[in-house]
Amino acid sequence: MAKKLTPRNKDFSEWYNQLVKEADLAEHSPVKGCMVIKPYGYALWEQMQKTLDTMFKETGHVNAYFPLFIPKSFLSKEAQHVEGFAKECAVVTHYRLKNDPNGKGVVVDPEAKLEEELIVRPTSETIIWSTYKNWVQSYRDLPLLINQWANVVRWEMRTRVFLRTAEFLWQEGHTAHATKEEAIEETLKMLEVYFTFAEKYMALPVIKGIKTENERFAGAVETYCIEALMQDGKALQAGTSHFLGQNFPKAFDVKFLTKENKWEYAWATSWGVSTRLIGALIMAHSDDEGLVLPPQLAPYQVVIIPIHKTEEEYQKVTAQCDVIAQQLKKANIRFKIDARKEFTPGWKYAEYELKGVPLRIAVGPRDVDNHTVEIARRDTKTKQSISADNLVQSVEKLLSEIQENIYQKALSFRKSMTTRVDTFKEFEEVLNEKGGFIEAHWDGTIETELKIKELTKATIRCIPINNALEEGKCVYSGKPSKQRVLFAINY
RNA sequence: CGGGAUGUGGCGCAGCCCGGUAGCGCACUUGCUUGGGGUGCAAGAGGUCGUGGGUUCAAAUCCCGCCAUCCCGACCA
Repeated sequence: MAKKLTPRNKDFSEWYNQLVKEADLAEHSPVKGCMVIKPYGYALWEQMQKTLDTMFKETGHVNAYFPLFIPKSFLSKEAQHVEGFAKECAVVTHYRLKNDPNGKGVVVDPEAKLEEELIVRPTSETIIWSTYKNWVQSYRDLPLLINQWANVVRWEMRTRVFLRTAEFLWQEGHTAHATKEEAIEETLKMLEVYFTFAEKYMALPVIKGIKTENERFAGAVETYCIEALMQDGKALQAGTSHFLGQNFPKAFDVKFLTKENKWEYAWATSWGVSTRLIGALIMAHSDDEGLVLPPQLAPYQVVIIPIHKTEEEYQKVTAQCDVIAQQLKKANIRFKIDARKEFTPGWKYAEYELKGVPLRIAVGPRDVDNHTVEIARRDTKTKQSISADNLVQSVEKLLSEIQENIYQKALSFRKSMTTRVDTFKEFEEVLNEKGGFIEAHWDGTIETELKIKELTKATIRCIPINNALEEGKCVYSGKPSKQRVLFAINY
């Protein structure tokens, strides 16, 4: 154990930053707030993409691609939308450079000024709805169920790798429907997709809920979300699904003729998750030894390490590794053999623990003789010697146990970090001493929400759906309330 | 944009207080050794000390400006 991460309980931010770097996920770029996603980090994103993309297609969506640049005027067509995003837009004003007349590098050519400035998309509602205008004329053209995988830019004041970067990768779904009911159904359907993805694949327990007016997406009628809890007791918004009503269709004049031959505006939704999910994954499961990845998303589910001294042993052991590899390949298990002679087994163990590979199989001369392998779990850090017979079944069983174990661990953590409070004094105490989610009554006004935020920095993460109704009094104002909402300090 | 900190080989840092021309660990190259929990030894390569100015015989070190990054706030996914 040479390389030690700063322990989580000492400095969680420091631990997170070191882990991202040491596990080879990403590094800072020369441009402030931007990151280089390294191959291992990108492989993780690809696993997420692959899974989500399949889920989107199974729910009837198709992929398309819309441009990076948006004419400035588009952004201002929806009033709330522009207000929400105007402060963080990168703007393209020129299209050409030239040699500096003073001989120092290149300068922007003042003669190459754009007639209309272009915004680098912070999100694509405007460019997409301006396009949908041409695609929608009749009820027969609906619904439009389109997703795009893209990068977006939001010029944030303060950035943090994966959690909030100036440029990030995401998917954004943008759908158009003939009726309000159908659009709301779509919004909820995609919320459910995100919920399933978080719980089943990321092993991340999340709360489904509705955002308050204050936290709602700029331009949405209703914002649904999934909220997760990180190991430091802070909440993280993991995905959002918006019912946009007719705001964008009206702003971009997207109308269609109904069966009854009447003009009507389309109904809209949008929904997205981003590379922020990688941050969520890290902060939910990993430990002081390094990453802990859920088997469902790990780039490698298994790493095989041959152990040998002599050349003869090397041949014998790697031959056995190849046999195992064939079996794993046949069973569609993602694996890697690390037969590099330059590194010792101990070094490799530490390396793959840091990288969060769920299972490690070591094969040495003794194993070949005994027809066994040594198999070690990343989540519990336990190892055992098992028979080389039925190895695939053992691996599959262990992988699903790990998936379930880290989910349960995160779930019981969330339970232990969710507190019901009924007085504001308790509210402040819990927040200061424990953190986590706080279930409390709220009078439903934006004034109270803002006041609580000002006093405690906690915000309403969501109004949980499927939440039992319960008469009570607002924790701050004492006014009547019908249900508890979820407060937390968030990322 | 406010508060704090930091900029020194690829990475992490020491040196700065008390000026004398740069060192350590990791990584890298070569050879041997070792190999079931980050082997050990030896040799080697690699640095405009963020940047611009000032003080001085002499600046990584002292003074002033600028820039960048990170952390903590305000803003946000």
